[in-house]
Amino acid sequence: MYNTKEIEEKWQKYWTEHETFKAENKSDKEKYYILVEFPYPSGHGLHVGHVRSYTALDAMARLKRMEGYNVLYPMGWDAFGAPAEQYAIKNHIHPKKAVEENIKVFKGQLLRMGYSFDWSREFSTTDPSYYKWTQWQFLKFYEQGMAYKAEKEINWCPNCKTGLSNEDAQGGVCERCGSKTEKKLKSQWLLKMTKYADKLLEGLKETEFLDKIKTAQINWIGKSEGASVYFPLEDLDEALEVYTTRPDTLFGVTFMVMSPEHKLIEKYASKIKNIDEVKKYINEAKEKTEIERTDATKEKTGVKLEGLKAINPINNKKVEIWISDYVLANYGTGAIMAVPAHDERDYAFAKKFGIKIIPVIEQITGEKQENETFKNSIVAVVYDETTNKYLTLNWGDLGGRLFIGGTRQENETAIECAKREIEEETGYNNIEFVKEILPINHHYYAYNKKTAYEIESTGLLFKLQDNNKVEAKLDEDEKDKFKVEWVTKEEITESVTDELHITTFTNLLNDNAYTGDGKMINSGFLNGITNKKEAIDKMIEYIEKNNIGHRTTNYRLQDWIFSRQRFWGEPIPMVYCEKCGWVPVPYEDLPILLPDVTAYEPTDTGESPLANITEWVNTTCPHCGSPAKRETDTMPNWAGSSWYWLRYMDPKNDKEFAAYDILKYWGMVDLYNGGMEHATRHLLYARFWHEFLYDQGLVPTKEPFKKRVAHGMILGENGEKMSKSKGNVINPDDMVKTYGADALRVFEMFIGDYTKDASWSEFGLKGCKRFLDKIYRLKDKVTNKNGYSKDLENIINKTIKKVTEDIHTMNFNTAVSSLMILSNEYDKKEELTKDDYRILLTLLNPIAPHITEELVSITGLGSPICETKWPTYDETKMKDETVVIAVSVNGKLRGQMTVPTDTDKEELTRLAKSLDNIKKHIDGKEIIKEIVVPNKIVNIVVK
RNA sequence: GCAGGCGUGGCGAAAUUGGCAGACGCACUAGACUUAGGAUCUAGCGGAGCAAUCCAUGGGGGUUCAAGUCCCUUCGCCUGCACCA
Repeated sequence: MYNTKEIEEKWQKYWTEHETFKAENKSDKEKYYILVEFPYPSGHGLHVGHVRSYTALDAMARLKRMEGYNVLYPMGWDAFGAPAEQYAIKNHIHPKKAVEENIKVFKGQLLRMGYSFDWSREFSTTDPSYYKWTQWQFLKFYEQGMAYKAEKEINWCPNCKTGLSNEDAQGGVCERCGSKTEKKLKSQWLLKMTKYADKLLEGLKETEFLDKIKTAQINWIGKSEGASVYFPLEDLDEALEVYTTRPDTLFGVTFMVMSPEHKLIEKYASKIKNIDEVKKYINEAKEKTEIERTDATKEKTGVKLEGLKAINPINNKKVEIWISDYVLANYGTGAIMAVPAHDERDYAFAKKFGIKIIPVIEQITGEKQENETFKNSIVAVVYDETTNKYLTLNWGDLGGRLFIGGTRQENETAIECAKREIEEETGYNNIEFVKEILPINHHYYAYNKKTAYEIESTGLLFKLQDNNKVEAKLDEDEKDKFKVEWVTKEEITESVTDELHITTFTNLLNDNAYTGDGKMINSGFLNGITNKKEAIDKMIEYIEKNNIGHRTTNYRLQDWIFSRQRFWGEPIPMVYCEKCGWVPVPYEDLPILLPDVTAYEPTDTGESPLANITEWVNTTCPHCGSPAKRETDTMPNWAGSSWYWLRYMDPKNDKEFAAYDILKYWGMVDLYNGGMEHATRHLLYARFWHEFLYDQGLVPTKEPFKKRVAHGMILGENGEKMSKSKGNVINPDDMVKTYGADALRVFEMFIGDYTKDASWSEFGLKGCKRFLDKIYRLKDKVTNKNGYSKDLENIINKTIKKVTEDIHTMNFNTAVSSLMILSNEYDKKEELTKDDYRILLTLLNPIAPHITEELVSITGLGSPICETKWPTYDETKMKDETVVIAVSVNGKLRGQMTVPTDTDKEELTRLAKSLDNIKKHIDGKEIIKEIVVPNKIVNIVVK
C-alpha cells in the first residue's frame, strides 16, 4: 500500500534541510525546555525502552512547538564509563574509538525514529571541549573547599577494581557488575555533598517532581534531629560521644555500643582486659561483606569491653560498653547509648546478652480522668501448653472476658501478687513464671466504687504446670460474678475488649521494646511528662545547660566519593607536589586530556591505570615548578551528567561552560524524563552540582529541573526484564523495518500507562500498524470540500480537546485510543472533507509524524503540519443534542432513555416513570426518594 | 521492619474523579469477499441463564439513593530504603 521506509526518509530529510526543530537562543516566543536523559551509547544499540521515553517527549516537543513555544529538545551522549573501557581493553583500541562507533550506530537509530531533536546541539561528555568544563567546575568545587582528599573507608568493588560512592554501592552490591563490595581504606577525592543536605531538601519544594521521586530523595538524605551526648569514660580524661534521636530516654541507658571501627578502642587498648577477644571480633567484622554486616534479620553479636566503663552524665551511673557490628561506623558518631526498653535493636541485644532493661516510658491505655487514685497492679496471663489455651475470667455484662487482674499490696512483688490473685480467683496453684513485660499506665473509672484510677500495671506470663487446684477464695462481691474459662488466642482477640488486658496480652506475645509515646517514669525531672516532644526538648535544654551534650542534626547522606580508579573518565585536574602538596591545575591549562594509549589495565594495587603511564603522570608543579605528579584517579560516570543540560543551552561556547544570559533565557528545564533508577543518584548529584553553581553565581536558578517524570520499563513478551540471556530482547531496528517507525511510536504510546512497566507484544504493534493503514485508506474518501462535516463536528472538537489534554498530562495511551475512535467514525462515512482529514492527521502528528505529513502532502491538504499551528476546539460545538440517561430503581439499572440535553429534573422523573420496565419495578410500591442528576442518571428508591 | 504503589475479562487497558464497569486495542469465534491471506469487511466476545434477570473490579465489612472510585480490615504482588541509633 505504501512504503514506510521511503516516506520516513523523505520527511526526515525534509526536517533536516528545513532545520525544523532548531531551537533559538533568542526568541520572542516563550521557551520550553524538554529534556530526556541522554543515553550511554552501548554496543547493544537502542533499546525499545529508549523508544518509549524519547517518543513520549518527542510528542510533547512537537505539540509545544505547534502551540507556539520555542522548544529546546536536545540529545547527546553520556559516554564515559566502564563498558567502553572494557571493550577497548579487550580489543586494544582507545575507548574513544569504541565510543565513536557506538554513537554512530545509536544516532542512526534515533534518526530513523524521526525524533525532533535539535541535533545542532549534540555533544558527548567525552569530548575534550565538554569535559574541559567538567574539570573547570571541579576546580570551582576545590576552590570553595567543597572538594577534598581524605583517607576514608570506602566501598570497593574487587571485580571492577575501583572505589564506589555510597549511591553506587547500595545494599553492598556494586551497581555495575553486581559483585559484593568490600570496605577499603583509601585516599579519595570527595565532594562535600553533606553541606548541601538541607538545601537539597529545601529545594524539593520548588520542584514538581513526582511524589515517589521526592520521597526517594528525602529518604536518601535521611535527615534526623536529635542530640549529641557525652558519656565520660571512667577514670579517663575522655568522653564517648553518641548521637541519639531519643534524648528523652537517657535515664533508660543500660549500656553503650561502639562500632568495631571506633577509634577509642585502639586508643585505650591497654585498658581493655579482654583485648584479644575484642580484636578477634573486630577482625571478624572486617571480613564480613557489607551485605552480611547490614543484614537486619541476623542475630546480634558483640563483645563486652572489660575494664572500660562509661558514666551516664544524667545520673552518674556506671554503664558497660560493648562493641557490635550493628552499630555503623559511618553514621552519627559510630557509637550509641543503648536504651533496651525503648529501642528494638538494643532490646534484642540486651535480651541476648542478659543486660538489664530499665523502662522509662509507660505505654498509656484508657482515658485520663479527674481526681485519680493511684495504685500498682498486675495483669496475669496463664498459658496451658497441653491445650494451647489461656486462662480467662468471663465477667459477662460486668466487663466481658478478662485475664486475672489485681491490686498489689504493700511489700508484694508483681510475681507474688499475680500468683496470689490466680490462686484466689481460680484455684490454680501450680504455675511457673515465664516473663514480665514493661509496665503500662492505665486509666479507668470503677462504677462500683465510684472512683477513677490511674494504675501502673505489670503484665506477667505464667505457664500452667498441672491441673492441681485449691478452692478459690473469693470476696463476697466476686462470688458467682464470673466463670473461669480456658480459651484460644483467637477467642481472646475476638472477645477481650478491655484496652489494658488486650494490650498486655499483645505485648506479652510480641515481646518487643516499646517505641511509642507514653508517660515518663524512672526519669528524674522528666517524670510524668506524656508528650514525647516536650520530654525531648526538656532533656536537650538540660544537657546543654550542663554541658553534657547539645542538639544536633544528622544525615544519612554522605559526602560524594568522587574518585574512580579507572582510565575512561575525566582526569581530576590536580597535581601533587612534594613541596606544595595538592595543587590545582591552572584554569588555562584545561582540559587535562587523557593520554592516547591503547594499553592499560586496572592495577591490583588499587591505583588507577593512569598511574602506569609515567609520561602522563610526571609533570611540574604549577605552583613552584618542581617535578610533580598528576592525580591519576578519574571522575565518576555521574560527573559528566551532572551539568549536561546547561551545556545544551550553549554547546559551542569555548569561553565559558555556557553564557549567563543564555542560561537565563532557558532557565529551568521544564520537563525532565528519566528512569526511576536515577531518582536517588543522578538526580541528587545533578541537583547538588547545580545548587553549588548557583551559589557561585554561575547559573541563574537554584534548582535545575522543574518537573521530573519517570517512564516505566518495557519488559519482554514474557513479562521479564529484557536481557540477552533470556533471549527476549526486541531490536527496534527490526520493528522499524517491518512495521515502520510510526507504528512503533504509536504502539509504544498505546501500550499502557506511561509511568508503569509494560510487556512487549508484537501483536499489539501489528494492531497499531493496522490503525495507521486504516488512516492511510481514509484518504480515498476525502473530497474537495472544506470545513468539518456537520455530523463530525461534535466528535472532532471533543477529540481535539482530549488529545491536547492527554499529551500534556502524558496519558498517551488514551490519546491514541481517542484517535482510533475518531478514525472509526470516519471509516463509517462515505466521504470526508479536507478539514476532517487534516485535523485527524494533525492530532496524530506528534506521535506518528512521518505518515501524517505524507498524507497531508499527497492529499493536497496544504502546508506541512510541522509548520502550522496546533488546533483549538470549540466548546459550543461539543455539546450533544441528546443524551442517554440511565434509569435505576433502588440503585439497580432498569432502563435507559434518550432525552434532549439539559432536560430538567421534573421532566426526567416523569419520563423515567413512564418507561415500561420502570413501571414494572415501582408499581404498587411506595416511592421514598427520587434522585435526579441531569444528563446522567435517575434513581428511584422504593419500598 | 519502614515508606510508597498496585490488584478490573483470555491479554494490554479505559472509566468525565461517587452516577450505565470493561471505552480503545490484542487474541479468539462465526460469516462475507478472495487463486491466496499475517489484507479487508460484517457479527459476536466477563460469568450463569431460553429468558426476565442474577452474579462480577483480590477477600471480608462499612458509609451512601448510588462504590472500581470514599472509610476500616485482610490477603497477594511490585518498587524504594533497610541494624541510620
